[in-house]
Amino acid sequence: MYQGEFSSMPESRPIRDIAYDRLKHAIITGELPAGSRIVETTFADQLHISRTPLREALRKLERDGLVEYVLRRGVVVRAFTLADIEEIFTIRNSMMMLILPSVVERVTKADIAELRIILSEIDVALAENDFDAMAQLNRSFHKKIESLSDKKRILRVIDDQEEYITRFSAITIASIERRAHAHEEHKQMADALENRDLEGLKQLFVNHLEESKQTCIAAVKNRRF
Amino acid sequence: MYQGEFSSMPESRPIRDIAYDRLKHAIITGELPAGSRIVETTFADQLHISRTPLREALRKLERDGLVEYVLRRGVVVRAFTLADIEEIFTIRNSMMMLILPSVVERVTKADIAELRIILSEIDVALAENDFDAMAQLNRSFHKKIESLSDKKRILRVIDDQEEYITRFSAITIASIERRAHAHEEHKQMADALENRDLEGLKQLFVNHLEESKQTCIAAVKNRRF
DNA sequence: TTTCTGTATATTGTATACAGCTATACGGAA
DNA sequence: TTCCGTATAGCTGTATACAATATACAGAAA
Repeated sequence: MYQGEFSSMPESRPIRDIAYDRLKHAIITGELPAGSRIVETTFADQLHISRTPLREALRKLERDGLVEYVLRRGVVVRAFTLADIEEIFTIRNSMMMLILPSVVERVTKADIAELRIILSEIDVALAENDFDAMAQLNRSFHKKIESLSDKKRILRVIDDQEEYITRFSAITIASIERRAHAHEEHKQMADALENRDLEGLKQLFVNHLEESKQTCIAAVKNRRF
Repeated sequence: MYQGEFSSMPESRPIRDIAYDRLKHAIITGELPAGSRIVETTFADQLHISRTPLREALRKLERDGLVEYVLRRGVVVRAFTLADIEEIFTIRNSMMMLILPSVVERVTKADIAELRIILSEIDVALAENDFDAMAQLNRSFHKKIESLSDKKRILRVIDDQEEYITRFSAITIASIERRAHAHEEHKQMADALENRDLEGLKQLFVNHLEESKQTCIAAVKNRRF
């Protein structure tokens, strides 16, 4: 069997999962914009795989809510509205409030050190105006904090929702004031975490997510994506 | 193509979705208990379909978190722990608090009437000790209230989580005190909704879900499922 | 011109074929 | 008997073939 550019390792993941990741990434980054039709044969050829694993990947994306299936017409990338963004941030905020107690309880000195390293890397990215790096580092920062919780199901909910807004992270960062301010907030979060200051951390997250949301909404309204 | 007992209608849903619903139902009801291995050929034969649509159904269940995939070994029905139940109820409670304002705002007299009809049907089921009917009616009652909200994504989160605990609903109801008390709480909910008493409704839900959770946990601890 | 309709084409839905991996059973040696 | 290696059966992963349906388009009729 020809696996194209994939997997020299024999125990690699199934092709369907590779296809799934690729498509998901393409959707999240906006490479496949909302409304794009995903024609099976076209994409299968493009990825040098057969339709079978591609279709299985599509079924997963369907359950993720990233694509929409129409009977006998295949799948198209789903659009989403301002109301969606509102809800996504509402859910995320609510879930963060639920996991923060466990985060504060479980955080270690090593974790704080890791966070500070990420922060210093963001300093560099900021100085170099490297938006992509910044977006990724910001995401790492949040992921790291979230990972300190042991509430797996809640984390999954956060993750599921986050997928939808990741495509805006670059835009959110494009605003000069926003990116400097966000960085400041991140530093305060690290401090609050170090002091195990639950209430302070909660407040920081509420503000942080609210500002993120507003920037997102502004971006979507201006259709800058 | 032979579609077995399915679909006399030509424009019916794809077989994969029918298979998906069947498997999901089997998992939720406990017909397929946690740990069951789902062998593709066996189940495909059983449903009189080929492996292709069955596999697509399995991919959906995989994303739902209802089954677990092991490389080259197929899927098994996932077990879940007390910690899962804790989180599921925590998430559900949190999400309910988020949608209740919109529910109170949007409820109509017709909706209240519908709820009262369901309540009267529960009265009957209670008198007849019909647990299955009670479980289904309780679910309808909650679904009806939830459906009054326009927060689609939040509803989706509730729905996703609920799938996991539906299998316990029959057990939760088996307790005499619990089922009478739950019914009483449902009536109070209808009243609070009619009066658009948001705070009262919130409190009722917090209590209701907490008691449900405790009953669930007790059931799981005793392995009565 | 517009609308209808038939046919060709594109695309999805499903089944089957086949390759490769895994686990198990079996037989022989220590 | 126990351990180990090999054969074998069972199952998954992927590709391909075939069937059914939707869409596009051309040509005829109004």
